[in-house]
Order: sequence, then C-alpha cells, then structure tokens
Amino acid sequence: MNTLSAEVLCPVERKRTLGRRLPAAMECLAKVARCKTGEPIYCQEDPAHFWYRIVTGAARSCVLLADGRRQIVDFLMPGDLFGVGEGQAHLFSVEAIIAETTVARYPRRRVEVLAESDVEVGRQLRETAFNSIMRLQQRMLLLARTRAIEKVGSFLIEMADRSSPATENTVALPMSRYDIADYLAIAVETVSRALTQLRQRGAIVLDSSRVVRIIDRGALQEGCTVRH
Amino acid sequence: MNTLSAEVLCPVERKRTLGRRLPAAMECLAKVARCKTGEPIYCQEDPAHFWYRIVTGAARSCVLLADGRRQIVDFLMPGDLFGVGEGQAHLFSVEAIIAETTVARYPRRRVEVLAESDVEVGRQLRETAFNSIMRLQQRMLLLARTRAIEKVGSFLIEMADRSSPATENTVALPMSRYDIADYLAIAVETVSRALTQLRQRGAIVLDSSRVVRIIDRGALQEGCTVRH
DNA sequence: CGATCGTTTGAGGTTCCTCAACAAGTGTGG
DNA sequence: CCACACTTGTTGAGGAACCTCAAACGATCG
Repeated sequence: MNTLSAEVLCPVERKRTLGRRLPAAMECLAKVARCKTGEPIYCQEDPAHFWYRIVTGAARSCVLLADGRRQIVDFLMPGDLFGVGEGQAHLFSVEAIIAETTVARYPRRRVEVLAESDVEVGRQLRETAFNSIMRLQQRMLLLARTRAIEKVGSFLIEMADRSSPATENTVALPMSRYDIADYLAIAVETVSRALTQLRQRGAIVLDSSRVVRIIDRGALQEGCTVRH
Repeated sequence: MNTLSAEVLCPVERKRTLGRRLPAAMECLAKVARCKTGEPIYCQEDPAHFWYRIVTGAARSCVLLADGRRQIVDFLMPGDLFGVGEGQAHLFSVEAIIAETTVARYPRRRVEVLAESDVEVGRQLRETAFNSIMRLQQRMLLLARTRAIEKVGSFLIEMADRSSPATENTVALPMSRYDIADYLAIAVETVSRALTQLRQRGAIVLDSSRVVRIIDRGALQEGCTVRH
C-alpha cells in the first residue's frame, strides 16, 4: 500500500513521463529557439499562440503581484511542457534562468487540431496534463508547509528528484536564492538561514552555494511526509 | 489587455466550463450515489478505479501530514470533476461536508477507452484538465500570500466566484472554520480573527457565521491582485 | 579598480501560532 | 424537559517564527 505514497514523495514515475519526447507527429511541428539568461520566452498577457517545451537549460514561470512581490509559479526543466491550456493570453511570464537554454515551440492551433485527429497525441496531452496536476498538487502541499526549514527541505528533495537519477544526491541548483525565495514565498534571508541550519544539522553539505549534497534525506523531509 | 488578467481573479469563464455536464457518451457510464456529512467518498491510497463529479452538495479533498496536520487540497462544488489522472491509487481522501451530497461515479477504464475513440470526450477531458491546472495555479498564488488576512480575503472571493452568479455577493460557506484553516494552512483562530478584522473594516458583513456578504470586494483583494 | 550582484549573518519589530477560556448552538440520555 | 457533553466560533495573552532593515563579504564584469 506504500507504492503509491512513495510516488508522492519520489516522483520517479512522473519524471520518466515528463522527460520523454512527445509523439513524432507533434514534434515535427516544433521550432527550437535559444535563449540567454534572464531573457523572456514569453510574457504575462502575451497572446497564447504557442505551447513550449524546455529542451536544455532551465526557466522560471512567474507573476508580478500588486504588492511588488514576484511569485515564481514553477521551475521548468528539460522535458517540461508549459504554456498549455491558458485561454487567450499567457497568465505568467517565463524567463530562462541559465545560459544555453533551448526551447521547442509548438503552434497551438495546429497541435489542438492534431490532438483531435491523432488519438495518440490526444492521449499523450491528457497524460501530460494529468502529470502537471499531480505536480501542482505536490507544490501546493509544499507551499502549505508552515515552517521555512520544511519548505527548503522539501524544495531540495523536489529538485533532487527532478534531476537525473545518477546525481540524485548532488543537486546543482540552476536558480539563485532570490528565485528559491520567490518560489517558496519566503524571504531570501530565510532561505539562506534555513540552508545554514540544515548544514549545521548535517542534513546537507554545500559544495558551493549552488551545489548541494544531500546527506540525510530523512532530515529534510522531517514532518513533510504524508501520514499512512 | 486586461481581459485575461480579469479572468485570473474572476474566473467566470472557468466556472461555466466546470459547471456544465460532460458529454452524453460519458454521462451514461455514471452511477449516482448519495453521501452523508463527513462520509468519505474515497480514501487516500484506495485503488483509483473511478473518476467522480459532484452533482449536489460539497466535499473536501484532503491529506493527513506526518505532523498530524490535515491539509485540505481542494473544496469540491457541484460540477467539479475529481479523482482524475492519479496513477494506481488515490493520493487524497475526499469527504462530503454537507448533507445531501450526491456524487456521480465514472468507471475509469471505460472512460479512458471512450476518450480514445470519442474525439469529443477526449477534447472535453483535456479541457477539464487544463481548467484544473488553471485553478490549481490560482490556489498556489493564494497559498503563496504572506498575510493571513489576504488569504482569507482571497478565499472569500474564490468562494463567491464559484457560487452561482445570482448570489455573487452573498456567500454561503459550506465548510467550518477548521476546514477553512486547513485549506489556507493557517490556524483556526487566525481565520476567525481575520474575518473579525475584515468585518470591522467594513469589507464584509456576517449574516451568520457561515453566511458572508461581501461589501467591499476591493478591500478583500488588497495586495492580492496581479500587477499589470 | 569600482560597481553590481549574490550570499550570509545580525538586530529589532511584526505576524502568527499555541494555549486557554468562554459563549452559543446541537445532540443525547435520563 | 433539563442537564450534560460536544461541537463550533470567538477572543485574549505570551512566545516563536519570520520579515525588514542593515551590514559585510566574495565573485563577476565592465
């Protein structure tokens, strides 16, 4: 009975699905573009004429709030499909966060038409959407954590699970502390302090400020796991 | 350029989509069941053999965390489809929260097969999934709010937008303060205090503890809106 | 070399959580 | 019908966690 609950925390199954390419019929509609660091892939309120997929690199999906805060809605990694099903205009901005980020662009209308004629494409899109829903639900549980140290701990585990299995315990964070703070909805200083505290507890080692080695996975999840 | 951003806050378009019935081909697979208050519709880790839709009443989708807290993942209202695309077992429990809650149950396998043969069903399911994603993203922005009073304010607006348009300014909350607290990831006392404060500011009137009249919508959204 | 950015640490103030008490409403059994 | 327990909602007091402001340091870049 724990097989599924394990999936909640260690989304290996999901990773496989997200990482793989889309059906050939859809891939041949794609055009690939290259983005510099900080360069927007699209902006909030731009007409949503395309769907996108990260090929290499990483990006952040974010929104500016009225109080001046920036909320990062998601970090996008290779294989992630985004900008999908958003009505007439994009609800968020998406910007590359590391150099050499390449993005595949799919014309929305043509994909929608394709989905109605090609059963396989339709099924794949539904599956992708369902996976997004699961990831969003996990993110909601993360944001719902009350303590900053639990948020940061869960974040590190999320990043570890999303990176390649080979380097599961050494995470190279592509984003700054500011990005992490806006993702977790806490202050930058609090992120820094939480990392320091996790280091002092022996849960992690900071090889550099952007490279984290996870020593004690259990300590990171402390109080963050689902009860059985 | 504000058409879309308005949709972010006042999801009228979404409501219409969610409220309407699914295609006839899918509806005829459904069986309707009745649930008492507090009765589970399904439990966390139950095999996910069915999809569900609320016909009348309301329900809460929740998860128990290791620290004993209960996180409510979503409130489900008439028309809402749930339990969809969850792998082999349900990730959350769903319980009715008011008497006379009726739920339609769709056999998952048969719906999936149907979606591959019936283009209309497939399209409708994708649309539903995309709508869920938009709602989840809105919920994420809600949880990302830093102040309790903003969370409660946004919550009231969310509930107002999800109830019938006729009663848009008078919201009958089907859930207790405890449910609201677990939904917003704050303490019950904080929910109560935030409502009192909103009442004192003249933003709302409490006709009874469960019936809220929204007087000043702007005051509820204070600092919660997206910047343009 | 100065400027800027990213990261870390400290000090003080604010918000929220915890514990506690109380009031009102609901159901139950004598 | 009333006494009682229980649930639900509200309010107060004290303490913990986090945010804000400030400063310092290293790295990168022009």
